[in-house]
Amino acid sequence: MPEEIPVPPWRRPKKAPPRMPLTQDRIVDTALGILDAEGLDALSMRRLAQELKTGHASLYAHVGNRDELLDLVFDLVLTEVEIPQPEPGRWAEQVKEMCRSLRRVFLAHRDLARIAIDRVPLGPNGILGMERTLNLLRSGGLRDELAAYGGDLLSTFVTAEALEQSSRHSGTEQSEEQAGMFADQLHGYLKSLPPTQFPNLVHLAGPITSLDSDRRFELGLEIIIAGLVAAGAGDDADDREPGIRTAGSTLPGS
Amino acid sequence: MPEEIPVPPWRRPKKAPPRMPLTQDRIVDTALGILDAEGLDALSMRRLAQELKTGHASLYAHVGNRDELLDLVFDLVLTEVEIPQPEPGRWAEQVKEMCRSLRRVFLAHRDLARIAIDRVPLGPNGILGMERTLNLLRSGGLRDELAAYGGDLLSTFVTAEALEQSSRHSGTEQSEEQAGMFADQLHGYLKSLPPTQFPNLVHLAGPITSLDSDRRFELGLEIIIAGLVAAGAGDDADDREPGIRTAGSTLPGS
DNA sequence: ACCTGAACACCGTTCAAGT
DNA sequence: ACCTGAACACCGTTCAAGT
Repeated sequence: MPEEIPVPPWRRPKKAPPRMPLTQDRIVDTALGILDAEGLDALSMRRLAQELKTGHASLYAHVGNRDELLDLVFDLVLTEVEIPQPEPGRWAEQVKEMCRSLRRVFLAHRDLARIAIDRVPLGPNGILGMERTLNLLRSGGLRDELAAYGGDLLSTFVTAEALEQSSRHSGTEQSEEQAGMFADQLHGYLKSLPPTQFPNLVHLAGPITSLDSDRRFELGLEIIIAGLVAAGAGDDADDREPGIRTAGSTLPGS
Repeated sequence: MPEEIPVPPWRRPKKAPPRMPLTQDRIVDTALGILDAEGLDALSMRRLAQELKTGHASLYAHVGNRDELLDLVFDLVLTEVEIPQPEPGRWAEQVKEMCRSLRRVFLAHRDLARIAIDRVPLGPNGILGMERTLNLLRSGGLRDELAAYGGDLLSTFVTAEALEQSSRHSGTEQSEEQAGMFADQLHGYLKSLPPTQFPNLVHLAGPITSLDSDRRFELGLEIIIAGLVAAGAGDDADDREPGIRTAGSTLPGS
């Protein structure tokens, strides 16, 4: 090998240059990839750096720390949530659609619920999601306090339900089968309890163990929405502050 | 020091013998102590062993692994939850009392909500709590499926709310002050958003940030209980299956 | 039977030094 | 300015060896 011969321009690689520069976007994208494929525990700074073919210390030039990285991953994934524009007469159904969309996103990304559960979504996409959620909730006539809290309550519910569902088939693969086996075992255990000491558990062994994730989710959604309506539609109905529901209308000041 | 002189019997320490034998109870008690004083992140097997003046490998003779230890700590603390015996005509109030008691337990033990959030309480005290919860819920006339799921929904709600409250003043001390400062900052931020793009966030900046933890909790409780009543008291009222609500009564078979 | 020391295979974060 | 290697101060779990 006598000398370095320069590579002619048409041979230079267009995509995948020798080393793509490290950016925050590239880090966050790769982190999400590891999360989906291997879960939260596998998403270490070192593993991530290895995937990016760099040293693990280099990451700290772009992300602060691991917790901040998870903030960014969470906010990125929030782009996938669909929040409907309010349509008259479909309030309850649209709230459900929104929650189902959020749930689908959780189930599509392994361990995302674990990331979301103790995080307030204050990134750009989180804020946008909050705005749209409030818009939808208020279109049903919820008074201010209930609209403000209702969004929190609903997203907490969806997150917790997704967390519980994904933690049932923890670690290993085989989602449905494992959940079923666990339910069967639990059913047998509850039925075997002394009925004088645990009459309710013995009696309800069936209902307790037969509720699958979808049914639990829809039931909880029904309950919370009914509760919101019962608590919030009573004292003011539809037309207390006309014209503040859609973007661009005039607002009363602070 | 020429020779070992034996200690006379009346001088031998009655309590705190040279080395109390390592037992599961002692391990779990000590773990709870570390949790309360220093939080979940400080509760490592090594730190725990140090507190017990033993090698960290010794713990594995009594607890399996760290996750199982946390199961045991969680179940231990569940003894502190008070679940009322049903009294006629006080159903909704008693459900609230139960949830408030659970909340107090979470707030009394640092990071307990983080332990509880992804755990099903299947230890002895967890099972007992489930039985009593179902007994109370059914006394209000909830149909089987709703009683079975209602307990889950309520405890998930209490846990998630406690988690959010404790994560607001994360790490460092100063609970109330930090929460207030954070709320003020958030209020300013929301107010500063472009009102044409974020009309609802700007309008609701007040309600969103002024809800303190107690108010949030009571509001959520109200909503869920109202939802349970709306969804479950409709199709069967008080007397469908007489006498199965209290321990000892006859039960229909499986 | 119970406990121990040592080892294995990891972590997140910092920082002086290089290019 | 950006990246790196090396170091610091930790982890949970296993296991052969001791008493």
